[in-house]
Amino acid sequence: MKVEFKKVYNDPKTKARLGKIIFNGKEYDTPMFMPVGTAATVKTLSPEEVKNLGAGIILSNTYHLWLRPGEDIVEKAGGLHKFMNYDGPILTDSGGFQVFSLAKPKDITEEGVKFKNHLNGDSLFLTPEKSIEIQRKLGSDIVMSFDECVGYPCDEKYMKDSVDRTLRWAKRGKDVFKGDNQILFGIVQGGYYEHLRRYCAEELVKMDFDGYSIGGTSVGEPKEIMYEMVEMSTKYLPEDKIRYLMGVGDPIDLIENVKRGIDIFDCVSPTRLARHGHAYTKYGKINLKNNKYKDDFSPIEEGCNCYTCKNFTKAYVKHLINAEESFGARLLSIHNLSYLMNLMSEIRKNIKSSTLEEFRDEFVKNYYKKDADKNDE
RNA sequence: GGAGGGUUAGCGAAGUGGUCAAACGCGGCAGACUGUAAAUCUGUUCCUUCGGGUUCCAUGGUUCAAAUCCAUGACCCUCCA
Repeated sequence: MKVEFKKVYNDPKTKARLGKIIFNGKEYDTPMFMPVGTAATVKTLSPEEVKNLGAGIILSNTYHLWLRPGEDIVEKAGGLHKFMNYDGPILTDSGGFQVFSLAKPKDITEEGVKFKNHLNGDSLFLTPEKSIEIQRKLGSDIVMSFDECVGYPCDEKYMKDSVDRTLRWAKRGKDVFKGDNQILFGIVQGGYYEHLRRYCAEELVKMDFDGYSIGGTSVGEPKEIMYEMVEMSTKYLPEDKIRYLMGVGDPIDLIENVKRGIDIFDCVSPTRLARHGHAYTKYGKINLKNNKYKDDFSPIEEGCNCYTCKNFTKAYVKHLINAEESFGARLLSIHNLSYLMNLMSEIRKNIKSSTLEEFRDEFVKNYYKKDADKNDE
């Protein structure tokens, strides 16, 4: 079975949309946040936990699984779904982000990208065709084109060349993509150049992908600029296809970009921040490592229905994090993912009731509220 | 009783005349993290009114200058009786 997308509603006041992703006889609502499980696991959590938190699609990574255990092993296991025992939809990133995070400019050529295996130093070469082939063997449901994710800022000349390369790579990938049980997304790049974003989007649309991602955001640019980059991209994308904003998951960014017409998001933040002792709350992010929580026996978030908040106190979670007990990272991962899942659910409700702007204002007001003011509630 | 070795910041441990308020590690306190080389990385960690002040077991001494050299004492460790 293939992933299908149905757009079901347009917010008359903003560009926000409601939709459904249908997979394996189940429907998942969009806008949606996708937890990241780079190495075929959402770090510290079992697939059951991830599902119970309300997750639909989860992410995995071509580059990481290519290196270890190797796509052939995953294929032999019967594909990622069986290998990791997750029956919801799985999206694989192409390795394009690793071009940004691991490769040096000189390693990028027309043919592909040279990587140094971060595990053992081996020289590796990834091409658009190879990326698609690996993703086929992994058996993910949504496949990403191999692109070049470019940092910010970037000069126009480099960006233009890079967009052209990303487009040629997209075409090469599409040419070898079989699509029997998978769908393929193109990725809009172009940095902070409207004409390049437009050009990239329009060229990809001509190639007719199953969905479109927006890449090259959350690479160090100010938030306002990210929002503009998203606007520069969504404008030129078809209404009836999924729009995926890659790597964005800060709570406020989720709201802002849903308003700009994004359907799905992914981000490592909830799980990485969790491992580093941070928790999302209505009043912003808190750092459980802070000494002030050592004897705070209240839950991370009053009224939160997650397993962590229903059963444990800040002081306990703080102790686990300080003692480097892995259960602490698990408890915070549960809370943070639950928080984002709830946020997406609230966002969907507010799209339905045409109150997304008001919801955003109220959310932002609370999120940036200073400690001192919280007691006045 | 004899012979050696030792005592440095919260802890461990470098330093053996000036460049030492004293490397480094741990612990502590903060910060960062956005398609995960990330249970990682960064800053800070004697006091201070930021001018400076007071430190390297204690006391006394040598020296322009001492954590560093000398004397005495205290405590710890090893070996020999």
